[in-house]
Amino acid sequence: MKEFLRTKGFKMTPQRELIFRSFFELGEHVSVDELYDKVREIDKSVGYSTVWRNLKLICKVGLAIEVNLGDGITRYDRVTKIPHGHLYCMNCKKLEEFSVEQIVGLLAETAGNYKFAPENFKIEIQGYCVDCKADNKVNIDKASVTAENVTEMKQ
Amino acid sequence: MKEFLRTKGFKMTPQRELIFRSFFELGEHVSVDELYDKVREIDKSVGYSTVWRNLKLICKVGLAIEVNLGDGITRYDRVTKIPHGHLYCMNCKKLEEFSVEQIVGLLAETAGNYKFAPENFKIEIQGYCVDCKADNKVNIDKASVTAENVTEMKQ
DNA sequence: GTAGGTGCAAACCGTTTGCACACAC
DNA sequence: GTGTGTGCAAACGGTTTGCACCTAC
Repeated sequence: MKEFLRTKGFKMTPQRELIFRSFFELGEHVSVDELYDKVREIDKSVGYSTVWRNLKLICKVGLAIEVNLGDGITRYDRVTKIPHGHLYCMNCKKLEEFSVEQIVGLLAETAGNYKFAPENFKIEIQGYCVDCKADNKVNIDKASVTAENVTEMKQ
Repeated sequence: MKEFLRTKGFKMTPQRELIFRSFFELGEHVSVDELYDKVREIDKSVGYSTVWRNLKLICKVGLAIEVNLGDGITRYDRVTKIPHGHLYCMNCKKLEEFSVEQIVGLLAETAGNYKFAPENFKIEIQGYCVDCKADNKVNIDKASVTAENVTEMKQ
């Protein structure tokens, strides 16, 4: 690990090691605050910006990517061989994963058609999970909007 | 349009009409600032928060959805019959669209398997476009990371 | 010794809100 | 008249940065 960072031109420090280790111990979709809390459990002296900067570094060296669910909190996903999509419940904020092998294949093909060099794929389904839907907790006051409505409205 | 809003319990005002109209005149991926500027071209008296609140309203009534490319700026896409994905160049920030009919079919199926009620699908490919790739403008200092590296690093 | 790393506090910036006034209905 | 909408300015919260000190190499 130390070697790995060295080859990228970064030094290893106790804080950095602790932060990296904590990050990989936490599951998926880690937020800065979660990581900060976990790090502070072990070493209260580590600063918030250090955690932040190292989380960015983890992304920079390609070990994680940012995940943005639109709720204002940036999460970080470990990069693994297996890409996955997210099911995001807009009510309870729960996050489930699903595999996207087939889809990624299609997307890679699409990117190729555009001569685009893909670095990563984001596949998210926003909606409501079984529980929230069943509990009728959801306040869906959406319009039944169609393309016709929109066109009509543009007049 | 006025009718449409009335049925949702909202009033029509000159500002609101101007904002809605401007939004639909602008293309895709409209940011608050872009919309604000466009609105102010016509009426300097409209406030920023009014634009903001109405943009939220447009989403609330189902005429647009938020698009988050991870660059800190929230954009808004008109809802149309045809869903589309985004090719986002991490270098020049250019955004291209591609059709995703086939993929959405797969995603809807997936959601069904999870008994999940999808509201919208986000499909994004981040990477580098032809131009940026060709110009070699891109400063890619990413690691060649594999799942093995990650595992190894967790020790 | 030197360049990069850390911790703190303050700045930043997109987003949200409280409030007083205005206006659609 | 009433309740929603507006405009302003200030608050908020996640993110970033300047700076002085520290430490890996």
